[in-house]
Amino acid sequence: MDLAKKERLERKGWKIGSASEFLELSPEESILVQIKLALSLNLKERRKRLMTQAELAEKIHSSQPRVAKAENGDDSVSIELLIRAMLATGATLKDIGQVIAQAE
Amino acid sequence: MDLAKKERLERKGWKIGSASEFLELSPEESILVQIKLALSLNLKERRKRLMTQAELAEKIHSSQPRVAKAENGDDSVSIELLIRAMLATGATLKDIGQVIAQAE
DNA sequence: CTAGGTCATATCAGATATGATATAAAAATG
DNA sequence: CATTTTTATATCATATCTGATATGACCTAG
Repeated sequence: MDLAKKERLERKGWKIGSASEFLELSPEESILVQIKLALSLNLKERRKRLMTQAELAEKIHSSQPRVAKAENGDDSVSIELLIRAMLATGATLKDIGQVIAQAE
Repeated sequence: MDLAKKERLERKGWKIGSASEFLELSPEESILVQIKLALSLNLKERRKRLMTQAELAEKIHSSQPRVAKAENGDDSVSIELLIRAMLATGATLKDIGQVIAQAE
């Protein structure tokens, strides 16, 4: 099960433990997931204000489905792709650094 | 040719253009390279104060050669691996965010 | 209701990143 | 020096990430 699915369950009331408990991640793995999640959420926010997933996909020479996965915290998406997408929405290094620094 | 090699050449006096000119990168690709480079340099600094490449490699379940590449900006190394390595040296999210924010 | 647009999910073949290993080069140590 | 430790480079099989495509789900407007 991936994070996106977990979130959907939680929204429907299936409250369960933290991501790290649930998925049995090591502390470092858990932090990586947090970073990806923070970037995902921020990307989605930024992108929605500016363009469709298909438009963003074209900008980064990717595909709409891949952007959808990026925005939904699918763990097949690398941090690199997330950052490329953020940059394509006009995010600065400062923006990206801040998102990571504050990924709780 | 990779960045590491380029740097070695430059140290020996083969001054050439900026990374983006030389490698003909798009602006976004160029920024990604800058991020990787900044993480690399910071990682090397941190690691050297604390342990050998082999020791760090063990911590992150990788190999000494891979850590060497991570520290030398080899472009086969993902941002994920760089961050995992940073975390293993005790870097915080704030540390990592700051490095990225200030990758010039 | 339905047509169009947008987003989510599934699958896949190809590309890239990976750890392992061997070994060379370099640096530190004595 | 010579030895040992550490770091760099080369090669490789495998795992993971990739974009593409097809299609389903979900809207909203007509």
